[in-house]
Amino acid sequence: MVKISRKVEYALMALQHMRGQRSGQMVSAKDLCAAYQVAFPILSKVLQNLAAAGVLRSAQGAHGGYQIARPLADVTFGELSEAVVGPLQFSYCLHRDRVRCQLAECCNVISPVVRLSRRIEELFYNMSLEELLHAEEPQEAAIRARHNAAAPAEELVWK
Amino acid sequence: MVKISRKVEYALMALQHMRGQRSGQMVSAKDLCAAYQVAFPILSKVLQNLAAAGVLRSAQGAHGGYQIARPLADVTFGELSEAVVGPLQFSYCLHRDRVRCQLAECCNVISPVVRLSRRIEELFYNMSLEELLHAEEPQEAAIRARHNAAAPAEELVWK
DNA sequence: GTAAATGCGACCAGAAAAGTCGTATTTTCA
DNA sequence: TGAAAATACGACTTTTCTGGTCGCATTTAC
Repeated sequence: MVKISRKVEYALMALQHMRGQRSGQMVSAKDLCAAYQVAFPILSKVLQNLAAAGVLRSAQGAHGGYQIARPLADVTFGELSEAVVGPLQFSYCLHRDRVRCQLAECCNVISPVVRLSRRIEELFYNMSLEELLHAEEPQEAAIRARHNAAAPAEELVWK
Repeated sequence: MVKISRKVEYALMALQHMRGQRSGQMVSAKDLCAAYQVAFPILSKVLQNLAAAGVLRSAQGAHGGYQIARPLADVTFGELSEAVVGPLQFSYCLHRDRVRCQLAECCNVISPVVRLSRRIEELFYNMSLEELLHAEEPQEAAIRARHNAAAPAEELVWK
């Protein structure tokens, strides 16, 4: 199953939030946690990863925090994903360091797997965060409304 | 990290193999296991999944086995993936049954996540298996040769 | 009726992801 | 200069998921 890591969702959430700030405004991890109900240490780590990748700029100390470092139109989803969950690694037999895979002599799928990986890579590295986070369209607003109103808090199930 | 499931690789391997058979020829799971060094029960399950999805046709009993049921040009990678590892489910907050996600009231990323999911879905459901498995191009042949000759069996590391 | 094949469900183990904890460092400001 | 507020970072634990195993039932050819 191909699943978007929860960390990636957190990263998108944080960036979506900061996109709405007036420029120059720092946002602290603590504020984000309070706003979005995410545990501090995990969000913190995600933000640090984004800062290390140059997507965010960070400032330590009182009144510190994070802000967007470059235009989101110049940052691809691939970069974000790489920053937050490590290098894309689609297949067991495409490791960077080329450890030989189990199937070595009999493998007949390396080419298709490479082809597939390229396609996904292309998609990820051609999709800018701006494109992904831009103002939502009407039918998306409806989806979000439905999502946000889904159930009373007592029934909250996270599975 | 986005990773292609090993089961999907096995499925591609099996289909690549059957593609080379003369039409009407049945291939047994046992034969495939012998040819590609995959454990019988797991490959067996993958083949059953493909049969259930109508990608393969199966025949029980002696001289039974599997064969390709429809032209691979008509089968998408999305279908294969769905058959073998279950429905695409990119995000925690997009469950089919709409269990409310943790972030309900404060979620600000459902739209971007939906957008992203759509993009991946599109890619998967627009890529036919024929396209993926067709005869390899020269530079791919080189990659495969390198792959297959990578290391002596003693050093085999699978990690 | 036996051997060779698929069909199917329950179970186990190991790896990866998610989350937690603790501490160091930096910076502002009173 | 000290306290408070923030990031930085690494080690650890827990949970979830995937891959893999086992066992047995069913079907079919000969």
